[in-house]
Amino acid sequence: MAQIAERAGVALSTVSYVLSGKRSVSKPMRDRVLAAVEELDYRPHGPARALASGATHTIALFMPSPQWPLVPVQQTFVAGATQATSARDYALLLSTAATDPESIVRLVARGRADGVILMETLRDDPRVDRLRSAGYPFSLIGRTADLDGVSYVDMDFGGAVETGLDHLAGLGHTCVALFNFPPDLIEAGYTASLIARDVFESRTRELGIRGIHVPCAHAPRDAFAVAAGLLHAEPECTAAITTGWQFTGLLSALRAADLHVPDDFSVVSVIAAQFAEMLTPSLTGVDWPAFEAGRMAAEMLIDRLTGKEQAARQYLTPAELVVRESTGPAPRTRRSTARRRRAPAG
Amino acid sequence: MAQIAERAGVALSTVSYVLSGKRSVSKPMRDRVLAAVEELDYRPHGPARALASGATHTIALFMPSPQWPLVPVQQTFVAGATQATSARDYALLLSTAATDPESIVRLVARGRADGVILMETLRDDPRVDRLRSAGYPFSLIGRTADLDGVSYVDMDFGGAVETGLDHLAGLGHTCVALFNFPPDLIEAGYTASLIARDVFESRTRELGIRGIHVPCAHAPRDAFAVAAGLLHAEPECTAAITTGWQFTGLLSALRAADLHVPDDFSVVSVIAAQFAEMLTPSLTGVDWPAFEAGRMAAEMLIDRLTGKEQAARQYLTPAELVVRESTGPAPRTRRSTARRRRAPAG
DNA sequence: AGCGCTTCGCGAAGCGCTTCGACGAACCTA
DNA sequence: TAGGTTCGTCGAAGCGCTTCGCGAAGCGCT
Repeated sequence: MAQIAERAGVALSTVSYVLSGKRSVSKPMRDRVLAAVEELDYRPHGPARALASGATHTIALFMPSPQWPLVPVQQTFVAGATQATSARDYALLLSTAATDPESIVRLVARGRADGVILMETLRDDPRVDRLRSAGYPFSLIGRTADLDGVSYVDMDFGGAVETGLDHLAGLGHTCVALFNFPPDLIEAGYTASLIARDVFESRTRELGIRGIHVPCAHAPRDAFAVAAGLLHAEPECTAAITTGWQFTGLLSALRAADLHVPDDFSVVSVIAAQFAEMLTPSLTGVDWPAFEAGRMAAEMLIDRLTGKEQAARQYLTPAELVVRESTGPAPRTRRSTARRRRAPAG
Repeated sequence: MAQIAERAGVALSTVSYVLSGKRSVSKPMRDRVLAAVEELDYRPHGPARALASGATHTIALFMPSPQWPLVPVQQTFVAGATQATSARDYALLLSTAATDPESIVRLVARGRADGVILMETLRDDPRVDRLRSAGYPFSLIGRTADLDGVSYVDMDFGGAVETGLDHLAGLGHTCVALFNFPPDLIEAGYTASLIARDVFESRTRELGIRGIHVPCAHAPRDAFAVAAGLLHAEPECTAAITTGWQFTGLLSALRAADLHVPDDFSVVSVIAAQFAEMLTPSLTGVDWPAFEAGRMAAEMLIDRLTGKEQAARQYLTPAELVVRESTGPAPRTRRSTARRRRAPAG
């Protein structure tokens, strides 16, 4: 920068003002500076800029450490956030999730990021409280109980469960299971899981059907065990809703029990449309546009940082059920004995 | 930091040396400093440190902009890299891919990162040349032609295609298609796609079977069109290998043509085991442990940066074929007319 | 001509840290 | 006891940028 000033014959500060545009500079001077910048292939030094100005032009995203390395929704948030961040000429700092609020605050306090995106939000989330009390900007993928002044984007899990139940009840199912998020998340107070559970319980009551609440890990092996147990213990259960990827284990368990989807058992899932369409049979369900959600969370935060938007922005993805091949009329009674449709594989 | 020095009654520089450990400090002094650090809840300022020392303790990862927002492999690299980076107390900066080498170099030149991880590597990759000439540390997920001094981790796509072909030939298939990466990637010189193509051509020749090379996008809709075209044009083709997620479209097309897997058509894929097992029928294929790959790429780079490892480390994931339900003996002749197994859905 | 006003350029003081060289004190060796 | 080491500590000079405040010049107005 000093070189540029020298070459252009201006003061160091003038170069800075040309580059930042924070004060007006006369055209001839500006042109000389810009020419020098070009010739010397100058690149501003990020840390120096951050040190002097106090803003890093960077946001941080905390990713829950993957129990099952392939929960695609969360990874898709990241992809969406990355795209939005790059598009706005910001940088995205990615960390594995710290449940500890301090380590999140520390990241901003250390001047590594201007704001934070949180995911896997709890109903009463200490991280949110801490960020709020520290006055650090943040946005959420998910929700807390107290949403005052909080920017967030979330799936309407309540609506999803509701439309799913209505659809199944309409098909005549009278006993439906909810494969909710894993037990540890529910216990921790993960908002989506609590909403799903509450709505599930109230809606089944309203519809006058039986609801079985089944907390269940996403990993196929775990989900298989849970599902197999359920199918054995609850012969009248003829349908299930899954809040996420628990359907993999469920489908395996159904296959193992030689139950056919949708003739013997119906499945509704909250899952990205791309995956729902990929399976055989394709899954009836509510689309969770995670890429968009990640994008929006990043944009909300950056808008706030740049002062473009003062107020909190809140967005709930509407729950629209797409009926595909995995749901059908309730069977008279679920077959519990094996009835072969085809020679068993392998 | 000045406050700490004052409180502990030592010089500013002494505080720095206590914190960095780069010079020895007597125990009483050190204790006083550490106590002050604790009391004042001091947190070093990243950018200031980076400015003074020249190292940011950060690595950057360039993620190809997702054509189809849900190519899970690439997202899984990111997850793996994130975990390894956090575990080593480094930060991960995520950007959407710049094909332009300059913008990559700029990121390091601007002092935002100490090193770079590249993915979607081309056989002659200008980004690699540029990074090498600039002397910036990097590691690759993928390979270039010239691997001298380059740290990388990659899947053995050649071996995968080979074992896949051998398996299919052993089952009696005499005409096999390769659903390779999309045409634009092949044209750009994406290494994996070139290796897959070359090995496919030479191995089919050696086995004395017919090979049909089909470049194909991952997006289900595109892949469907390509697959449907192939099935129509090539009635003797009874099996296919896909290098990635093209199988989604392929399976749809097979279903649409009422061809049964594996009775009428066999499918082999390179895909994470978790997904392969999830489908009906489960997919025979070679596992691509992308999480591990991302982890390793990050570790290689960080080891290099910290001086732990001077030499380049290179790792090729071995191609081991797992036979599942999607491959079977070649049919006498592929049925081209619809033969119903079940009432058509919808 | 003189007034206040805005516009534009300059110098200098940091931002919070690292690191070099210097200096005193304590420790050896002869 | 003098000379040479080593150890522990300090002060100060940056790292590359932003930004404040000052002053010089130019403007329209009375």
